Amino acid sequence: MITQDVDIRNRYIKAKRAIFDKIYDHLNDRQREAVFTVNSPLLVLAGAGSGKTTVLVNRIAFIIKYGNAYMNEYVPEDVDLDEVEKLEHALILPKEDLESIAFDFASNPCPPWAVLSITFTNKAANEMKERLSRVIGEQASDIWAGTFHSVCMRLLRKYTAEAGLAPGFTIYDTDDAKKLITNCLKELNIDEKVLAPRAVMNQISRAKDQLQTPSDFAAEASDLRLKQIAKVYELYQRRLTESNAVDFDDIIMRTVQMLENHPEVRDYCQTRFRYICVDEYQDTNKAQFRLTLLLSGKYRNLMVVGDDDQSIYKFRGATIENILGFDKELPDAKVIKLEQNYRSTKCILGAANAIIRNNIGRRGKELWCDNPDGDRIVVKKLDNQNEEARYIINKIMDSVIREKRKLSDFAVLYRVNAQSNSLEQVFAKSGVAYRMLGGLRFFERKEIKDIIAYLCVVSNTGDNLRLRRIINEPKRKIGEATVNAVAQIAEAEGCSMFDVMENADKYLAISKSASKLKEFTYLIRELQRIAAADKVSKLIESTIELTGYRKMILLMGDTELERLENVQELVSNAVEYENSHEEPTLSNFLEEVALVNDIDNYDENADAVVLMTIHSAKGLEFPVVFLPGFENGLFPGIQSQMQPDEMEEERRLAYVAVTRAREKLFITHVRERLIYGHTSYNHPSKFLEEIPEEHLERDMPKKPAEERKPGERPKRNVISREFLKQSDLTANVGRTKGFERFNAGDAVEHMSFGRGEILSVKEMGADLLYEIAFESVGTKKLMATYAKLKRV
DNA sequence: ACCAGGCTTCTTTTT
DNA sequence: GAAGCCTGGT
Repeated sequence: MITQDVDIRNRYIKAKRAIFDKIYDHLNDRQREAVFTVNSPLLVLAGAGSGKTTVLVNRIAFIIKYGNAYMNEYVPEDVDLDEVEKLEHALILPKEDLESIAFDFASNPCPPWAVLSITFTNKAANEMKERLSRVIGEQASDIWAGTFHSVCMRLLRKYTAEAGLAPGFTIYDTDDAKKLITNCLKELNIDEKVLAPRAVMNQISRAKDQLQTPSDFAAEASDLRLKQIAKVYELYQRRLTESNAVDFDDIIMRTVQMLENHPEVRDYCQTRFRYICVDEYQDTNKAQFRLTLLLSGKYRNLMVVGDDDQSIYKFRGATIENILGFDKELPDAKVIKLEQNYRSTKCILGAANAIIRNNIGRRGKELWCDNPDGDRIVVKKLDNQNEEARYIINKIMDSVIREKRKLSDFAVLYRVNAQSNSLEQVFAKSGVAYRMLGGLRFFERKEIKDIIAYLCVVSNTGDNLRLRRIINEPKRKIGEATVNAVAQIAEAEGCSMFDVMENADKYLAISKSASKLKEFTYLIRELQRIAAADKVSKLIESTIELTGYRKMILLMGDTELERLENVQELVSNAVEYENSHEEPTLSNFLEEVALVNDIDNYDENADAVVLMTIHSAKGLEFPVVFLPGFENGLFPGIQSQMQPDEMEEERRLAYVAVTRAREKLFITHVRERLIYGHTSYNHPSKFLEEIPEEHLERDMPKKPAEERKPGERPKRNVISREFLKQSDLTANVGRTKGFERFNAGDAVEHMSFGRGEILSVKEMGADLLYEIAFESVGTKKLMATYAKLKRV
């Protein structure tokens, strides 16, 4: 049988596809097309809120279940009219039945371990795994899902020698890297005022993003400044290697180099990964693009998802070229645009579109939606940042009471962390439960970094930088001069500083401090014995004790006790790590510490308003969003105003900010703002002018005439008056119903802080300020209007 | 070697 | 405004 009836063939294929279309009818046409396109490079341009994670999850599940079942035109030879008609009639069956029929179409389905899914945060990776396991069950755990860095670390740990590293190598974070660069500058006798360490670090980091080695960089260095940076880069890289350490950029760059230089490793990886998906593609850099090309080199099943309009990490080396030029590099790539937004109201989307339209360097995309028009965006001008914060809290409480919203429905997104201070203070006073992300991060606290540094030296005595950090912390009377002498000897002998210290009495230059230096090495050796015999958590406790760190903190006085708590928290972290990992080792723990950050494990379920920068809000959504500080000079920032491409990045950031909101958006700006120690008088953001007036509602104070006599100054306590006036609050907590007045000594209960005792009461305008000692959270000052206290 | 007080510096920062 | 870094004195 050579010629099958063409009609039957076509009907068979059509029926098959109709069945898949129905199974995936919860997706729109474009989304479905992306799910079914599995055998070629694929670029998905996914606008904000267009369901890109849904597409990623469904596509991976589809690949594992059905392989290339949709696109292929295979028709079994024995198909006859009867069978085709059966398929055509099957369409009326429920989805579950269709799915079992669909398994017969499966064509070369992919085992889960051959799928690699790369995201930008650990949080996104976990979310991805969770959603996948809901669709395909426990198979999901075999999928490689992680960040660029975690995936590369897995490869580097496996092919350590090929990557030119020694086992147990450590990761330097940005802070470590900056310190090392400072050391290098000193060593090269370059004045820090001429070349700022920070700038050098950025430049080196950008070079690594572009896969430039120190010699590449030197070859291209045209002026004196670049030539000097090239020298620093070279020395910096040498120091890293000597310490058997990598920085964040090295993790990617070294993986790329390893894959390029070792065909056998490359072949293994290329054969292993049949399907590769990359999320947030607009924020990848050249090295990462190169990496994905290398890994997908054999099957070329590379799918990238991104939105050029949401690229906001250019300053970190992300290049929009990756997304703009993807189909140039891979000419057979299919490009699919997802332009239907499922997240926001028409009004919010209209504003977002209006803003982003002003950018020139875009791929061109216009989001639309079927959602309701929604409320207009509320724009409010306040007098200063404290009033701005109070206004936000008022609006939140108002909405909680009137619309029965949860506190976790609200997000306050700001441009710079410096704005967070005043916001936090007002929130803390108000008693409204809030959570702030991205302030001082746990692993960036000094005491935590110190203990980690001890662990790093225990794990890798070659780690000179960490050794320098802790050699005299707590004080051991080992001064800078001695440390530098040790470093010089180590350099001359070609060994580590630790090695020199162990044989300190052999070197004349440091003989005076020999006993102190050796004592330190005994301490590390002792900790190594503990590390070999016991769990990580036990090692940390021993470290705190034996190094004298605990004693040191206790001697610093009561104000520093928090440090001890933090250090204890690190022990808890380690216990948690031991419980959740099958093979808990010290070096794996250290890797996790270096690669995981606070935002990854913040508790989403807590009912609290969330405060964070717009950058960290990327990928998140909230029913109600507040955008304080929409002012020229702050957003867009003062330094972007002159440079068009910086301005475009700011505009993309504004676009990201606006599109985080599902239902309601509040934009505020103030007359005078105290920031960085200076008061500035900013005009409303130019981005605000770009939003058509039809989408906006100016929130003007509606003042009945009798409220304020001419010439009378407005009362200081603007919040509670405005608050009481504009909301139905009076019925709930307002004075008319006489919310109970408490006195010092009363025992009370607060909705989020629990039980406490009133310490003092102070009149504040129309309101009362209570100072309350809570049993669990300590003493706080709360305004009576917000505190919602109950007598107990 | 250590400490205290004065100086600068300050975008954003998934890793 | 606050943190971190350098400098100079002990």
